[in-house]
Order: sequence, then C-alpha cells, then structure tokens
Amino acid sequence: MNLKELAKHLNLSPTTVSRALNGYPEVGAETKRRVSEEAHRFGYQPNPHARRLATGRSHAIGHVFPTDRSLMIDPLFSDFVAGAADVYAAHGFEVMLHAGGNEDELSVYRRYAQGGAVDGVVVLGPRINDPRIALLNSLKLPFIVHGRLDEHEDGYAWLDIDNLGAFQKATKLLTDLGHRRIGLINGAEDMTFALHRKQGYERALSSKGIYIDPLITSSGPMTEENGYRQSKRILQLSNRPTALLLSSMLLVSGAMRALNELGLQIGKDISLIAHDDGLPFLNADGLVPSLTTTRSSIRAAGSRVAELLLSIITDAEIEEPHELWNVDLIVRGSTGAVVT
Amino acid sequence: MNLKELAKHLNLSPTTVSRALNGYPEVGAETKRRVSEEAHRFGYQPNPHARRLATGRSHAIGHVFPTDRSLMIDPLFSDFVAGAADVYAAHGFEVMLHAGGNEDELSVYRRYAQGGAVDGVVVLGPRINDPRIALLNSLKLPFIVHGRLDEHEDGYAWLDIDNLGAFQKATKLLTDLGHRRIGLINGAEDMTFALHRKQGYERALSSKGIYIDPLITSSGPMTEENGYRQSKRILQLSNRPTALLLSSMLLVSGAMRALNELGLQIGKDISLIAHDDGLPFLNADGLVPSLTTTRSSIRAAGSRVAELLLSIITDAEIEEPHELWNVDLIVRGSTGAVVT
DNA sequence: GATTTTTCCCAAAGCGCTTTGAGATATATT
DNA sequence: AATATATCTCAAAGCGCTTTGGGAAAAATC
Repeated sequence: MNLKELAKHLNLSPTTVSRALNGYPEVGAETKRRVSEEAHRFGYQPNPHARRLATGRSHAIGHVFPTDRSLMIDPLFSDFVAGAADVYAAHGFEVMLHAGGNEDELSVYRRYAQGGAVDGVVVLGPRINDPRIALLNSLKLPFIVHGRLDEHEDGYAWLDIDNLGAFQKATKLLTDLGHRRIGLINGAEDMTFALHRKQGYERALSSKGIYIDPLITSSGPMTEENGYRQSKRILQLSNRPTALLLSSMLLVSGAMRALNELGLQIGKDISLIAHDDGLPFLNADGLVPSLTTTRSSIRAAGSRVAELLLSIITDAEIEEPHELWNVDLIVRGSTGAVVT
Repeated sequence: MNLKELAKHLNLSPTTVSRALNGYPEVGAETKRRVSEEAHRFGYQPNPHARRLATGRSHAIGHVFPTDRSLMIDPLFSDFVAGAADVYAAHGFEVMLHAGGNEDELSVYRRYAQGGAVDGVVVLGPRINDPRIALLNSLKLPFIVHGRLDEHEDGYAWLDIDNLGAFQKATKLLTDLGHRRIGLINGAEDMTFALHRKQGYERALSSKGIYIDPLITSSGPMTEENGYRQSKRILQLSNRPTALLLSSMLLVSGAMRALNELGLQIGKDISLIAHDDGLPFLNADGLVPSLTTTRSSIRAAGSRVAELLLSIITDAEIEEPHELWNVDLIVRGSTGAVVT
C-alpha cells in the first residue's frame, strides 16, 4: 500500500493525504483524523527512501568506529550507542553504523556529506589533533563530539565529562588520606580523555608539592590484561605506590589479580580508585571490597549526545551546545588512610 | 554534482553514464573508462536515496537489539557487530541499528519489510519459542539467525556454535579428572544457547551416571555480580562442587572474587572452565592461573553471519545455509584432578 | 448581495537515480 | 549492394514521496 493507493481509497489526492499525515495546517481536522485512521488500519508507512529523496533529509545519524579498533572504546561503545539509539528511535531516527572496511573514517564522512546519507554524525573518542572535526566543519555535516579536543573548545558541539576534575578530586582524596605515591594506569595517551585525566592527577599532586614520577604512570589499552601487567610492574618497584588510580573498570580485575598475587590487601596496603562508566556487567559496588570510583554513565552520555545532535539538526539555529558533566566521586571501601 | 551534470559534462546521456558506472555490457569499454575516470575526478557518488528508490534495494542490513536489554548479549554485541560491519563495509552495505524506543522488535521488522528500509536482518540471541523467525518468514524479509531455535533447525538460515558439544566436552574433561560434583552458572534460561549448554552438561553427567543436582546450577545475567553471587551460593553448600562451569568470561572475575573470599585455590581446590567469546578486553590466557575455556570468537561469527546473509540476498537462490561451528576446548591451568 | 477572507483540497513538478524499449552507427554476412 | 548482426547510445517513464502555487467552496465581513 502506497500513498497513491491510500489516497484513492480515501477519495483524496495524494497531496492531501501526505499533508494530513505530516500534520500540515492546510488540511481540516476531520479529514486528518479520517486519513490517519485509515492509514493506521492499512498499516501504511511512507516509503522511507522516497521520503528521503523528496525531502533531502535521511532521518539517520551516522556512528563510525574503526574496526582495527582502539580497544579503549570498544566495550564502552555498545553502551554509548544503546543510550543514543534509544533517543533516535523515539524521534524516528535510525542509526547508521559504519565500521572498518577499506574506507577510513574521513572518507566515510565525505561520502555521507556528499550523498546526504545521514543528517548528522557523532564523533567518538576524540584524539589530540583530531582531524575529524575540521573535516566535518568544512563538509557542513552537522556533528557533535563525545569528548573534547585538547586545545579548542569552540567551533564544534561537544559533550564531555569533567575528566580533569574527576581525577583531580580522586587524587586529592588520596593525598588527603596521606598517600604520597600514587600510581596511574591510564588510557592511550593520544586520547584527550586520558590527557585530561592525567592533567587532573598532576594538578592535584603539584598542589601538594608531590613529585610526579613518570615511572608509576602508564597509558595503554584498557583491558584486563594490561591492568594486570601495569599494576604488577608498578607495584614491584622498590618504592612502590600506596594507591592506584585506574582509568577504567575494565582494568580493575587485572589490577586485583596483581594485588592478590603480591599479597596486598585492597583498602589497607593499597588504595584503589577506578573510573566507572557504568557498564552494566561490571559493578563497582558489588566488588569486595566495594570500589571507590569516579562515576559517570556512558549510556546517559550517549542519550544526551543524541538529544543535542537532534536539536542541532532540527532546530533552526540552536547555539553550539557545550556540556561539561560533573563526575561524582563515590567513596567506598577500596580507599583508606595510609598506614605508616 | 549529480548524474545529470556529470553526463552533460561528458557529452553523454545520463543513461549511458549510469550504465557505465554500474558495469553494464551495453556501453563500450573506452566510454566506460572515460566515465569512471571523470566520475572519480569530480568525486561523484550516486545519491544513495535516489538509487534506493529506483532499485528498491537499500544496501543496508538491520540489526535490532532491545535496550531494556537482556544483559546477556550486551557486551558481546559490539564485538559481533564489529565483525559483521566489517564485511558489510567491504560489500558496500551499511548497517542500520535499531535499539529500543517504544517500538518492539517485531514492529521494527514489520516496518522494515513494508518500506524496504533494509535488505535483510540478523536475529540475535534467539530464545525458546522465539516469535521473530515466524514473523520474518511471513514478511519475506531475508534474515539469518545467530544461534538456533530450540526445536526447529529448518525453515531459516542460521549460524550457531556447538554449545551442546562444547559444554559436553568441558564437563567430560572434568569428570575425567575425577570431579563428580560440578556446578554450572549459565545464561538466562530462555535463551537457546543456555539451553544447549545445559543439555551438553547434563548429557555428560548422565553418561557417567552422575546425579544432576539442580541446586548447583543457576541461570541468570552474565555479569560480574551474578558470577560472584552464584559462585558464592553454590560453594557455600554443604556438599560443595569441586568444579564450576561458567557460561561467560563476564562471570569469571565475580567467580574468582568469591573463590578468593572462600579461600579456595583455583586449579587445586576447585576447577574452573568458562566459555570465552574472545572479547578483546578479557583474556583467559592472561589470568592467573590461566583459564581453561571453551572458545569461539563471537566476532568471527559476526563476520561469517554477515557473509552468509549477503549471499542469501545477492545470490539468486542459495540454499538455506546452516553452519554449526565446532568449539575448541582449550585446557589451561584452572582445571586439575580432584584431590581426595 | 457583493466582496473578502478563511478553509480545504488538488494538479503537477521535482528529488536523482535505474531501466525499458528503440534508434543510430558500424561491422559482418550473404 | 543488400541484408543481418553487433555495438553503442539515448529519450522517456517510473520509483513514492513532498511541495509549490493555485483554485473551489464555505464562512465571515462589509
């Protein structure tokens, strides 16, 4: 059943039916009612491709991610996109996923822009000197960044969590507890989120006049294995830290494994704070001891990013949204005063 | 730049240009070369919506997943779709993701079928008496199932891993090592994969005449927390198992936590086998002790599922593909002979 | 009662592509 | 030389929708 048939059945012109369905004021209330009732009865749905061709809007948002994939974002990805997709669905938008292949991310954007395949894109995992932002701006393809660039905060829409503040708070908690040597196991160093976290960490240490020792920090993939490896390395140093800051819950079980092997007790011999993205299969509160975390739901971020992008696309001229989310520091059992 | 403009620039008709670009035999080799050269020079890309409208093919595959989400498939999802998307990209297909909203999965399929929004869909996480298969068949929307239904193996395309065989093998390894009481922490029981695993487990036990004790099995979400909770419950029973079978690596860290608390040593006091989907952030080999696993890459499955679906869509009449993948049992340090 | 305004509806063009059915032109066959 | 065949190209229709620019009919205004 298509528009024409439906129109014929209603003894109306396709024009009127189309307008009725799309809520234009030119058609009478009673007619509108009749049309939508019959449309519903026949299960009529306008052909999406025809509508796209006619309107030039695709009602789709592009999410692109590399498949050789930086391990950092991978397990977070599904949660983020789940949050976003929820919002899209509620607004009648689809998400178009693109992963890997031969085309690099920039080419995909160019293609999207050229053919109008999507109405906008969300940029994930911004890196230092990320070329995507400049390209998207020049393509005039609406977009929003989850995260921020390092240097520039203007000229693009973004939503980020206060990584710097979060890790500054976390570090301060530790120094307040008397810790002077605090290790940091961070994400890959070209990611801006990791940079910001490191800055927060360093800022808190500097303000207490504590020496920043590069030996007890590391950056790399956020995996169980790397968590184990780095924790072990750092904790086997002669002058080993009394506290460890982890950039992801994904690192935690590895770290715990290392601690176990070294016979160190969490919350006593060593304090632990991790950043918790709220992944549903990892529960910081459920661990023993429960884990002190800096927490911010990546799924909620996905939803909000989607909302913002849709409003950029839909609303005539919304001002460039910038949202910096505060991150809660949730103190639980894995942090304790240093024993002297 | 659109087809018409490009045609004018080449002094050809749009027809010829279109045919040249799509490799039809009606246009001469020299003309073809000229056309594709100029098209490339101008960065011409046919408008995807127009092409879809004209051909009725969308060059998109739908992946639908619920957002209230069964926690089972969530973290696996990104890996599966990454594998699939890779293949799609290589064939010029896009993936259309749909998550949640008010529409249920069945309605989404109906909509897809009605408007031709996608050329096919992949069904994830089949359940017992899953209504999706019948619907998709009646809609004549090409699809493939990752997994199988419980009763029927015909009438739809599927790719599954041999869950039954895998857990039978794993259980047999344990009985061969002398274990008589073996716990099972499984996925949600309405999922066919969980059912099959349980069947494998029971079959192996029965063949040795071992009593199947429902008290030492459980089914539920595959999360760290549930792993902990169920392990603890089962291992605190008076007649506690000497081995534990886990349906996912996601349960492992929780289980290890429980073991730790109970002072049980893995590989000695208790043997552990988990199913490993090859998630990149969880490494069974890296654990200490390294973990004996039944292993099958979910990402590889995603790729293969995509290939099969594309061939169903593209090739005129391919026979209904059924692929049952063997699962390796990789014996590592977490399994040992029972100490008497 | 005549004019203006409002309300409701429509015909037709157009979005950018593919595809059908034929028409030129060049080459091969009788 | 006349016909048949192969090669190359095109005009035009159509995919299913939205949207422009009006035009009747009904209601409101003078």
